Amino acid sequence: MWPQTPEEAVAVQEQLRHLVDTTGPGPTEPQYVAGLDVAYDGDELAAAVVVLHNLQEVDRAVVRGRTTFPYQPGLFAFREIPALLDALEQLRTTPDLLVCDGQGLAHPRRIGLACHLGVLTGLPSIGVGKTAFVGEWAEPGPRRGDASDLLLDGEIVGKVLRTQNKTKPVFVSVGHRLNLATATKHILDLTPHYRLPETTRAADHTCRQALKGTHG
DNA sequence: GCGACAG
DNA sequence: ATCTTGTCGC
Repeated sequence: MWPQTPEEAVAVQEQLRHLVDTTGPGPTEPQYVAGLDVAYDGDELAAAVVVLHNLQEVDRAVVRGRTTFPYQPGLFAFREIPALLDALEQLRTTPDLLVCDGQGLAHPRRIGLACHLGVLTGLPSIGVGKTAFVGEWAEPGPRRGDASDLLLDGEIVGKVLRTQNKTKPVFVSVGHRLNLATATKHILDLTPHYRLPETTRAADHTCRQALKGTHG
């Protein structure tokens, strides 16, 4: 069953938050890293999962659908997860790591999209947000690799990471089955040229194109 | 009470 | 998320 109201959704989060695993180091050298993203046109949507191996695409899945849940800060996952799970099921490859568009532990109840998707799939996951959602932080240094802690109620819930020299930092937080240090390392490995991970760029491009495919 | 608020 | 091309700068 899937929650139909904000109250039910929050109740689901309160249950799932206890299942999030942030202890182990996680995969040291993930071979198949998946990027996930969803594009919208009104209530039409296209969800894409693209799997990269050595930064090269080796598998992909795209599904079209309609929105079921409105966007609400804190409940973002309920809007995107159904379509993303559909797409994940269609992959012929099982990813070692999921890189999500949005936050993981950097969430009011410590269960952002990345945590939620990680728990539902059982796969290690990382959240990479383009903008902040919660927490306080100091401006990280100007160079690629510079980072500062993202604090929420005195807890480190993420890292504000500069992935390229002199560009806006991204907000990295653990999703599931790995720690923040490992997550940060992986995101740096996935950003050799641009501000956003190659996985995110590939998924974004893919779902955006799929949305136009059966439209304008 | 008021504002802020992933995508 | 989305509205939106060319353009300034390294």
